[in-house]
Amino acid sequence: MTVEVQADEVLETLEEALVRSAYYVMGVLTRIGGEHDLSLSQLRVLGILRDRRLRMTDLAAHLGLDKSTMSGLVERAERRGLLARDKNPEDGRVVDVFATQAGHELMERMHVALRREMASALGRITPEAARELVRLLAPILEEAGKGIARPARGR
Amino acid sequence: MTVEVQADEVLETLEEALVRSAYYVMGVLTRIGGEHDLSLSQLRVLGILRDRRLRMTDLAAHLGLDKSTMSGLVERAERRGLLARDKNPEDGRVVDVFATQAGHELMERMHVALRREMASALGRITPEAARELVRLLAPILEEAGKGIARPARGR
DNA sequence: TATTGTTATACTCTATAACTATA
DNA sequence: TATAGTTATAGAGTATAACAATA
Repeated sequence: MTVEVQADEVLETLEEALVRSAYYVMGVLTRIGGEHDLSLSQLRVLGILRDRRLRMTDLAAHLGLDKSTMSGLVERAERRGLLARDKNPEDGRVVDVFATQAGHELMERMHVALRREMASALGRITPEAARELVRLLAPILEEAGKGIARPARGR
Repeated sequence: MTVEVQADEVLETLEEALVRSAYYVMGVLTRIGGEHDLSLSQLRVLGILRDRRLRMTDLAAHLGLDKSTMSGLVERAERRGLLARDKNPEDGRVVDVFATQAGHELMERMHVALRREMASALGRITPEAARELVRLLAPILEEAGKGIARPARGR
């Protein structure tokens, strides 16, 4: 009983630690994205398309957004020359999206900036602790990778 | 030399793990917030005001948002009866913001929902691992708590 | 003069509903 | 009929600039 209460408390603490670190990371991403006029969503789209080409629907599913939202996001990124659209040759309804050379280059710059920005926080961690953290975060990330997010109802 | 390269690689891996877990947590927060018509920003405002009362400027600083953005956020939450504004008696320019009873109750429901939603991910972690995770995340959270976020330039 | 907050404006982000084109 | 995507619409979230009130 006492053990369960303690276990509950430590989970509570962990939950708060994860939420706070998430806000921290999002803050960093928002800032470095903002320096290059990229919103969190645009940043994420570019990140997802770093190593693949996806149709609109799959992209929307990955982001947990409606396909109409996706159209706007891609449209604005395309206008800036970061993404491009191609009609899928096998299914006339499908539109494939992929990052352009400029998109890849911008993403690379974002990545470098992220490393730099997080250095002060991560620099204080020993390689052993980092390895341990990665190991302990694995089950959470596994859960994260499971269901592809779906858009929330209403507003 | 070899050791440094390895250290660099593990930091790279940790960075990716942190970013991915941040996206996961934000996804969960977005979903449970959305179920009660609360955006991430509204959720965060309510969370910050859970145990304190802040003036508009300080609230904006905590969130890393412009004060004009804050006005709109608070205005909408106030219209829903979740927050309230009071003129500060000591400085006529200042407006203090605080959560109403309804705001506190909604926040409590959000908290319960968050526990439930994250249970499947956190449930797979032993109490020992959870304690260790909290300990390892501490230096990052310390960094997070340092500078209060400021709004990004431009758009 | 400087600080605090609001308002006007212009975009981006978002979902819903209605639509077009393809299967 | 069903699926993929776009467009029209409405509203939230965001920053900049201009403003009013207070210090």
